[in-house]
Amino acid sequence: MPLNIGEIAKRSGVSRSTVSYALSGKRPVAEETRRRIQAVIDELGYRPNAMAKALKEGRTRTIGLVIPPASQRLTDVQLGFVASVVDAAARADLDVLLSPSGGEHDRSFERVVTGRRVDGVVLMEIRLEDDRVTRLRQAGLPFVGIGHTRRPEEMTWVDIDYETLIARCVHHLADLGHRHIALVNRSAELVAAGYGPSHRAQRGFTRAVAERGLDGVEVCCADDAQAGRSCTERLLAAHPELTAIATLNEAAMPGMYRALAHARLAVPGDFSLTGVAARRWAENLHPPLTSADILADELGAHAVELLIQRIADPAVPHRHLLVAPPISLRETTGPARPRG
Amino acid sequence: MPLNIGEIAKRSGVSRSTVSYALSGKRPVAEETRRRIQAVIDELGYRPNAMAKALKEGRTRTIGLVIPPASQRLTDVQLGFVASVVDAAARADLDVLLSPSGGEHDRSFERVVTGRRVDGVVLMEIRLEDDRVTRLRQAGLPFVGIGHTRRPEEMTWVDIDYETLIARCVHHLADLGHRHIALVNRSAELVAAGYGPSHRAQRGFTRAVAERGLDGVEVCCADDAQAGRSCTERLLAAHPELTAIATLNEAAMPGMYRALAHARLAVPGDFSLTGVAARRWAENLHPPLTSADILADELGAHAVELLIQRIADPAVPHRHLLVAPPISLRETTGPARPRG
DNA sequence: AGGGCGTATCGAATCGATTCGAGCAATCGA
DNA sequence: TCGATTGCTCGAATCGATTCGATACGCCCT
Repeated sequence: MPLNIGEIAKRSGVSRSTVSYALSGKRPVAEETRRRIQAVIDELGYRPNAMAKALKEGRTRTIGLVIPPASQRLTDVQLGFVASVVDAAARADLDVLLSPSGGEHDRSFERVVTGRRVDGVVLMEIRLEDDRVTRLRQAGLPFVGIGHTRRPEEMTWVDIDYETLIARCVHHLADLGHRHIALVNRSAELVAAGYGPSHRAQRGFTRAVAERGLDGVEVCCADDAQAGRSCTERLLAAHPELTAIATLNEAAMPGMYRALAHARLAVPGDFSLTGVAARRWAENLHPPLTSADILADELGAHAVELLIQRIADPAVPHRHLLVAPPISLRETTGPARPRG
Repeated sequence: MPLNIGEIAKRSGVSRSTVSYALSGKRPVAEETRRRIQAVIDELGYRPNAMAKALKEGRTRTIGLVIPPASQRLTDVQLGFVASVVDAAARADLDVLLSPSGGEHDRSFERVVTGRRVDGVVLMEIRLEDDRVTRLRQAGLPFVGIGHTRRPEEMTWVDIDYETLIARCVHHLADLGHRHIALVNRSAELVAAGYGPSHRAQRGFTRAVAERGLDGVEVCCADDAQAGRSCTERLLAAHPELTAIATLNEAAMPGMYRALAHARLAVPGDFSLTGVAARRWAENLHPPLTSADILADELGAHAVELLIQRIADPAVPHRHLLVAPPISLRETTGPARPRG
């Protein structure tokens, strides 16, 4: 005896449609009938099959969340996005289907996009040229990016204004008297692949350095502590005049701390460090990092909101949200002092 | 013109069933026919509707992953579990539906469990008495726990042997000559709610302390750096003879570092610190934490493997996996030296 | 020539819901 | 009293796939 709507109908002595209407309330059902049906449902613990419902209604009440491949560890900012998207979706009674997708021919991504398993998609870690955006547009699936491509107007997105943020970091350091500043970017692969935040950080850095007439060097660094350490050590050796670093590479930061400690450079006494990071994370470093705090919660919730709008009406014009939070002063930046 | 199997059939001049067989290969289809169908499919970019398929086949090729509510930040160990479950599922061509679920009447959890949206569930953060386990059993949905209840034999699970691990930490400290050791547990709420790892850590601590004739104190501490700091400060003040801490509270650890630094206690010179943590995380602390490294990757992959088996055959006997990795010596434990 | 067999294909039923049009009483207004 | 309206319920079609049984055809063997 399968536990479906027909079984409930039979046991309540009504037709299937009446059960459906009793449950959805889309047509009036006599109070007496409704009670009888409800009693049977409660007794058997019946719940409608979500697949059948989705098939008939043409929507799944599920959104896809495309994250970087799980194999590579997510940064705290990325985790913040995931958490806030999941949270916002739950508040809207939407389920979240996770798709870790990196390469081109990604089975998980294809399943999500082409199988009509989701009503819409939130896309993370977008490249300047991103095939996934093209695929989603082809498939006619509503989507919102956390990040955007080279042609921002062609899609709906929310993003962080890394250009402004890194520029702010440089100005902050310049205000403290630093003249020789390095930008530690993310991995060379990402930069080569046209990762937006890296490119925008470059622009912001170059611009601010020029505006203040500073000496700026830029290096790429893989996204882990090990790389952060060796990268910083090379940087210190090659540029003895350097007194400060700005970075958007969260993952490398612990390694940078260690390289500085190992070189007997006190932070912020001898050397200043600042960057773009998640607040919780910046606060928990030791000493706490002066940084432009990324409001992942806000951004993720906004992405879901925009997605819900697009799902409701795919014809709505594209909207964008670019945020640039101010720098929170903590304990890693101080007045410039030439290195001995 | 809807893009469904009927449309493909019409355009290739065959019946719907033939298209289905051409796609699945479950019955022979003439090579010529197959090519004609494939050509139409390629031209239109047709992909079968996953909902319809799931409805007919009675399985969704999706597993549910029940995580702690997204609002509370996940620890690195928990994140490791999530990442490895997602990763293992992707390798098995399964999708993952995320359900952040905390309280009793949780809509997201109920949807996942009763809607037949998933073939099985991986359950994280299990309490000694856990209603969700009861619900899943009632619903007859295959599930695997990362963690287990008071009656371990009643379900399939993988877990970390916190009892042995904390005992190992104590023995390690005792070997180094420490006589006065504290256990920093997780939050008082969790302990009160019957959170398994906390209870087992207690047991391991009590046992090891007794075996080595040590002086041991145990405190609870909320899962964040702020609490870790104040908790450690209170501990140091109340127990001047203390020379080492063992903990399973990852989140509090940065605060503990800071409290020790603030008290001018060098680690490991003046004070030793050890615990249970994710490897990546322990390595990135400064100095790197001597810890029993939790192999989240392995455990998550195992959970998925066990779940796949249970889905294939729900009658298979319950299996369990309890792991206790060895302590990795890093730079936070050293010989005991009485505090000045 | 005809019975038997294997291959390729078709039509219809099915999964579990929703929804539209219709039917049947009972009530209302004229 | 007759027709219209209202309230409730039913049956059938539908969403988009899979799958079972039946059928049509060609071929070989006797």
